[in-house]
Amino acid sequence: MDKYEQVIELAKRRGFLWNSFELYGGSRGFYDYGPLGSTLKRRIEQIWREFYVIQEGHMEIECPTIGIEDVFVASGHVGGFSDPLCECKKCGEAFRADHLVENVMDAAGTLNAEQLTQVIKEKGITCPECGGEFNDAYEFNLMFKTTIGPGTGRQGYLRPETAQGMFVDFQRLSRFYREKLPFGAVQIGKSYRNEIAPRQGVIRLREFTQAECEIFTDPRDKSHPNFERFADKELTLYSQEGQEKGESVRMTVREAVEKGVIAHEFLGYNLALTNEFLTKIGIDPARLRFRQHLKDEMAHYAIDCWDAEIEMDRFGWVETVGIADRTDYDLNAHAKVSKTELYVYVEYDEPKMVTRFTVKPNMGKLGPIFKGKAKAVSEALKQLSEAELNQTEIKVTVDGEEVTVSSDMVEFAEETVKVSGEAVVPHVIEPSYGIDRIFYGVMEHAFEEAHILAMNEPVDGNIDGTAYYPTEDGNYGKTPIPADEQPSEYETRVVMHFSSRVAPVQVAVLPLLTREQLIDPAKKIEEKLREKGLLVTYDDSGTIGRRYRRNDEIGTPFAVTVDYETLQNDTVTVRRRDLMDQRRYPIEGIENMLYDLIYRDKPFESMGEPVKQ
RNA sequence: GCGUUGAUGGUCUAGUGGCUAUGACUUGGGCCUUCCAAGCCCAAAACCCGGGUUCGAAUCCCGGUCGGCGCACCA
Repeated sequence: MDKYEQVIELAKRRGFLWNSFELYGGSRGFYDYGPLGSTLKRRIEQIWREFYVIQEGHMEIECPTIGIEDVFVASGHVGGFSDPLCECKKCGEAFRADHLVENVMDAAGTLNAEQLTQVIKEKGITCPECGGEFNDAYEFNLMFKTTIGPGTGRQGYLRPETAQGMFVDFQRLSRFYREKLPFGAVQIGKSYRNEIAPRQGVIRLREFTQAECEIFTDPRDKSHPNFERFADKELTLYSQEGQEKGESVRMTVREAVEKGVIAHEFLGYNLALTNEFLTKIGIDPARLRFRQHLKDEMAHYAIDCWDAEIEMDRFGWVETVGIADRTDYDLNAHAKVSKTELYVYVEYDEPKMVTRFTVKPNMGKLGPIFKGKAKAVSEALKQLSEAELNQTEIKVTVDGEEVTVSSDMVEFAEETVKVSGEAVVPHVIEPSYGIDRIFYGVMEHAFEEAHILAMNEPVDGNIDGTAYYPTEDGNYGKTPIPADEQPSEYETRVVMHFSSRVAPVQVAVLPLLTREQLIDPAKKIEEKLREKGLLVTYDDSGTIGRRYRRNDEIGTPFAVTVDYETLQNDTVTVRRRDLMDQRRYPIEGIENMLYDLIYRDKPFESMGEPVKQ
């Protein structure tokens, strides 16, 4: 059993992840988040909001998950998100149909599947692998299609990314932020891609959760106002150059920007922010790196693009966040299709005097003569140079027809005007998170199968040669222990080392024994903790040891146990998951104490009295 | 989509053309028990779905679904 299997098995058994539609046999590419999974995911998303919405100030919006066709025509998904595929009848290999006919004709990319099939048949193109014949070509678009309204309705698509919503709302957002760059907006929600063959559990889904942030920046100034915050932060960078050598380097953000490894401050800042977020929710920094897209894999419009990759046991380095400078590509694309200019008017520090040549067609005269064509004629006139206009009879071409305009119908002059600013199409910096993959990364990095000494011995080591000790920040650390000191007899303890900020259960309240005298105070403590807003469970089934292990397995960081001493002096023990050590605290104020442990990074050792084992 | 391989309680698993389908763990109830999956009693719980062959199919055959792996795909 590899780690993936172990984690997925636990996830299924304990209510983190379930296959969707299991009752009916299931369907590939869909997963349910169970009670604990759902909570864990929400908590990850909530921390993401704290980062991007609260700290960075990029407000959250919510757009429909269904989009109308125009949106995806503009974004390129209707045309570009599908490929004509063609399969060999003999060996089953699938090929891009347009690539197959490329050598025998021009503009293969413009043909549809039907035309491609015909060309393949006519030219007798066979499988390059085995020489077999091809099936008919078919379009495979990765977007889910749907119909809006009754009857044939209007063509719609389930969104393949949340980003387009922010682009489509650009004008509204720009006004909301009082037209001052940079500004940003985020969206957390479901996106849909009809993957050909989804696999690898939650790594590739047909319905998945994205958290995307679009920051609209001034293309002329990509310095970051808050750059110093992360300038000296070291990141693991796997740059284009590094990938050639096959090695990543540790480098500060400042150094990387100065050396041109990272294109500019704005991207550098966002890489560091992503690093901060991922490590905060429990991704192991040693299994996290930033990989730069190679020149040929980068979208043609992007200036620079980095993926945050998380190392996973079975899948290797998995892309979980993409951080790209998408330039003005998306806004221009939507401007073109919607026929609406999308820009921000940026005022100069001081107005400039600009001399320019202006043409003013006299519509009062053009109208009666050219009627319906008048508009087109006037547009054509505006394109002419001074020399061309300086004729008694001006010739322009409209709809392929040459027309003559007399000089009294148009005025032109060079004039000097005051210009106080200019229209700027912002460049978009986009950090785009795949929440489901991150969720699995958190699960796997939290997972540990520790081997502990049998029977009542506290953990001192596990079989793969590590021992546990408390670190200064109140977590646990590992240190290698020599092979001859490792225990020979052990039992297995499965622990999810979730950060207490994301753990779906934060405190377990346990009466030592199933006795009424212990149950009553335990229930009262449970209620107190709930009022404080902590995620708490009460459990009195089975022996205390069994309950500790059950909670270890779902990653509950703290367990409060009511024992007989509680009845004498109103104190309880609090057990720390990672080290299985306990300290005794008064019941009075325990809710605040636990809150501080969970949310304020108070060290466990700083409170109460240790309990002798 | 192609090829390949698998599918038995919640989990892991034994098993065979034939009688009431193993076992462990888990779970629920109880007894006992003063802190790390202890013990005892009781209980609940499964042959992926649809066809076919057969007196009889969980087992053999075909198709489907789902999972693993390889190929292709992953703007």
